[in-house]
Amino acid sequence: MEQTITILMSSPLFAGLTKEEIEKILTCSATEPWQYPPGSIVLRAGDLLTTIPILLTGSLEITHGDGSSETIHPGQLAIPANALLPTRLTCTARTPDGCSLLCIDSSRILEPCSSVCSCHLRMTRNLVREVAADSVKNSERLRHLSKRSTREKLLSYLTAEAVRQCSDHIVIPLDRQQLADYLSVDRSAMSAELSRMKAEGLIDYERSHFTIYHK
Amino acid sequence: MEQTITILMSSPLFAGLTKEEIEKILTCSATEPWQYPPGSIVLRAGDLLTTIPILLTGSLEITHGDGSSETIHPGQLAIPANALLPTRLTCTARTPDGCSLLCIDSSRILEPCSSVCSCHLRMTRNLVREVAADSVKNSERLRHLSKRSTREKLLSYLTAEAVRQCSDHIVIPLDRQQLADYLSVDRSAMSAELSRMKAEGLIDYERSHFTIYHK
DNA sequence: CTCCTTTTGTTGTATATCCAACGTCTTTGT
DNA sequence: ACAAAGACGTTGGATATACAACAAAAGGAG
Repeated sequence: MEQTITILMSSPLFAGLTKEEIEKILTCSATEPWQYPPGSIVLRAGDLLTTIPILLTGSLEITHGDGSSETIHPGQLAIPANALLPTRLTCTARTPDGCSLLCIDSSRILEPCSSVCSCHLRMTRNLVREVAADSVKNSERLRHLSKRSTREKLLSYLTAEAVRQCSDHIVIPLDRQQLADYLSVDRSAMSAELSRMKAEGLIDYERSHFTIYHK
Repeated sequence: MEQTITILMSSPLFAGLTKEEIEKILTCSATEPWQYPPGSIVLRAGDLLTTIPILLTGSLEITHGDGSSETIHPGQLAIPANALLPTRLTCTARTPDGCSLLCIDSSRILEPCSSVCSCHLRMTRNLVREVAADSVKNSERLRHLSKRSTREKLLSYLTAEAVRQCSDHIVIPLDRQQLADYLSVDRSAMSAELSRMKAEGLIDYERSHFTIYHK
């Protein structure tokens, strides 16, 4: 229990809450952590979630129908947005090396009245904020990826970053490979495109420092 | 007021609420609708939202930094996810022909205690559900778009649809042009790719009916 | 039925992207 | 200072995609 709380304190879901408050929430609406042996399936596509699963120890591998997968680390929610929705899962979660999972009753999250205490509400706010932030990030990347050409994707990203940083001279937080992955293009092709854009006077750059010359 | 409520009843944000309950919410946490003349800027990039803006009449054009834009219709939230986050807007909203906007104090949405009545909570749940559903849809499309080739995008979409419909024979709700737009590829190129996939025995289809032959 | 519109499939060409391989320049560690 | 590793840029060839233009099929209105 003590250990569980220590892990949860570093989770964004419980940001701003004291140990005592977390403990109160746990006794109020969570079950004991569940242990899963190595290689076991934790969540199955088609399942209907009634709890919010939080990874305490070990790791989780989320696999989607198309074969793509991502790894979840301790403190993270297994499925952020699905936790707030009564929809069926479209992905499967497997733990390669075993894990323990804390499940918080999701009916307690947005339900009214009696069980609502102030620390409970703060967790709810954290969760909602998490999901909303995720949504904003996703829709931004979506706008970049929906561009057809590498050049358009780059300009879309760079101008978004310029808006965020309130300047036409920006410093990007990604190296070339990360940027290429983020925009879903080939690194070398992207590098080449950047050169062309620089040659044409559209932009200038040096490592992670970029300047955008609008039109 | 009466008119406002009629419009709101068709909004997903107020689903499941009676006229009386909506009225209660409005008097409790909304200001009078604001009118905007044709051509005026309603929201500006860099603004910090403190209210949830709902479009009552007219139309809103949301323009992003990259030049892309979308149109909002009456009853819809202007900026779903941003309403739940204290982040600065990265888009601008302009009304081409004028509009009226209802602004609900967002501090009332997730704040604790006194002002929380049961109908209030239902609106909050609706909003959160809206944002979460949006997030799920976005991250699904993102998985498709992050595939490099048209073929992979198609397979990613079709298998996701197969999981959703629990069958390898599926009916898709999009025509070819809509599907191409959704996957951000050229329609004719996509059509050609579909033919090749059919010729290679990967899939079969007839109009909107598809069958997937795994591997 | 015919005409018209819309949707879907096909083809050819110019162009863009991927991919692999290599060279240069930083950075890091010893 | 040196070697090793990593990041970045460049090039060329195979392939895929966009784009435009057209053909075929389906659906609707008269």
